Amino acid sequence: MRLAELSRRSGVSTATIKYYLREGLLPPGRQLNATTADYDEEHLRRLRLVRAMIQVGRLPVAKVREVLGHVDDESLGSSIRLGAALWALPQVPEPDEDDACIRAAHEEVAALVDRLGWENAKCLATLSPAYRSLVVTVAAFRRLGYDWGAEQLAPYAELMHRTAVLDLDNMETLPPGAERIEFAILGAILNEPVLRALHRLAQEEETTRRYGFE
Amino acid sequence: MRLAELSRRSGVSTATIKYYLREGLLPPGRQLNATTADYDEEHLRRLRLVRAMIQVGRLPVAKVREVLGHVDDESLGSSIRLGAALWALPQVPEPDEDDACIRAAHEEVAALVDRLGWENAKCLATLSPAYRSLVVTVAAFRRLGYDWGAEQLAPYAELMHRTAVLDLDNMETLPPGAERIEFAILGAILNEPVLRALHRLAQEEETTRRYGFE
DNA sequence: GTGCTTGGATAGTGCTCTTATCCAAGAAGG
DNA sequence: CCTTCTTGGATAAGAGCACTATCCAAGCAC
Repeated sequence: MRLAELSRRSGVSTATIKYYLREGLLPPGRQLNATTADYDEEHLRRLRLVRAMIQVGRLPVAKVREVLGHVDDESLGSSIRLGAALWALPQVPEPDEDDACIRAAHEEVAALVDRLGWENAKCLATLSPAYRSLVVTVAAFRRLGYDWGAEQLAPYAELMHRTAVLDLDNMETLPPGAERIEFAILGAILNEPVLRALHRLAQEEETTRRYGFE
Repeated sequence: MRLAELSRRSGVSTATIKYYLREGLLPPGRQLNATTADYDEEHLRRLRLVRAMIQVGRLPVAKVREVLGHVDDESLGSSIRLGAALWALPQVPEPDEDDACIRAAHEEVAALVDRLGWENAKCLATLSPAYRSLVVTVAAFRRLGYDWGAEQLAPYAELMHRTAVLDLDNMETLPPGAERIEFAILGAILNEPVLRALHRLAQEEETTRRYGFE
């Protein structure tokens, strides 16, 4: 398959594909000679993955490259690869530890993790980007005068834990190996838009159930 | 309070505040004379809300303006205002109805809504941005060879529905009125980062529980 | 051989958020 | 009163991102 066909089958312009090649998001095609390269189904698949991450997952190009780097890193164990890819996802700006709201949010989140018995989260606390995002967001609420405490967060955390269990159960239906790790990462990235959409849809549903269209 | 103090107390530069004023994200201060304006606590609060939407919620400035327009629109009933604000949130690109994956995803989502008995979602189907996002995301999975059907989506939808119930219960603890609608919108925007962070944290927890650090 | 396609390189576009600079009019403090 | 700071308003400048366009010599296909 040549570049033009790859473009036609994926719906991505040749200029953009060239851009992705340049940025290292796609591996170069098999070079037939100085001016011709051949692409296969794997390229098409990878290109669709990249597009999904960018358009649906809203990942910046640099993050996509980073995530794919972990996907392709054969030297690591699969759970490490998954973890590395997840940690490469976009983050919230560094929390400013001098801020009183940040410190208070920190304590609330620590209390939450403690209450839930999330032992792993406890030791990863300051390292995990997810943990940091949570602190920053809780702090943002707090600055506006709404206090999210461990108390209010706990039921949400419980539901999210069950969601995570579903995620991993789903993953285990696939055979272990390269496809599984790719699926896991894809899931981590594209599950979020799914969850967000379901959440909003459920909010709409529940709102009209309670209040109608008044 | 003058501009410099507003800047100091919010941590936002005066240049940026001027920009927000220009863009209509902040109402102008009370003009004391040709060269002095006075800002109050309400401005500070609004500024923090804007920052939270932009930095934590990652909303583009134009969306923030649109959402705030709905928040401030006194002429509408509160549930309409909330709905309008929610529908103004960032969307996924328009689905291309000629695409086979989009059509298949459409059917799966319709089956899901049907199975769950979400009557309201059913009639809002083609209108709701949340519905459209869901279709686009499911289609993206499908293009990569992973089929999400109503079957697999249902347990997630169930959990998200319970999340939405929590959201509305939380909202009802506040007295009705302007603050309530602002909180609801804030919640809709900032809850998502909270959920996302909790979800990732739960994934990390569950992954290490199952597979350790191998 | 004529026209189309290739990879490679480079520059430019359009958008967004933010910062900087300049201005004349006025306030604040000594 | 005089210096310094601040105001709104306007405009421009800049940085980052995802593309897009153009040009190139080399080569394949009809």
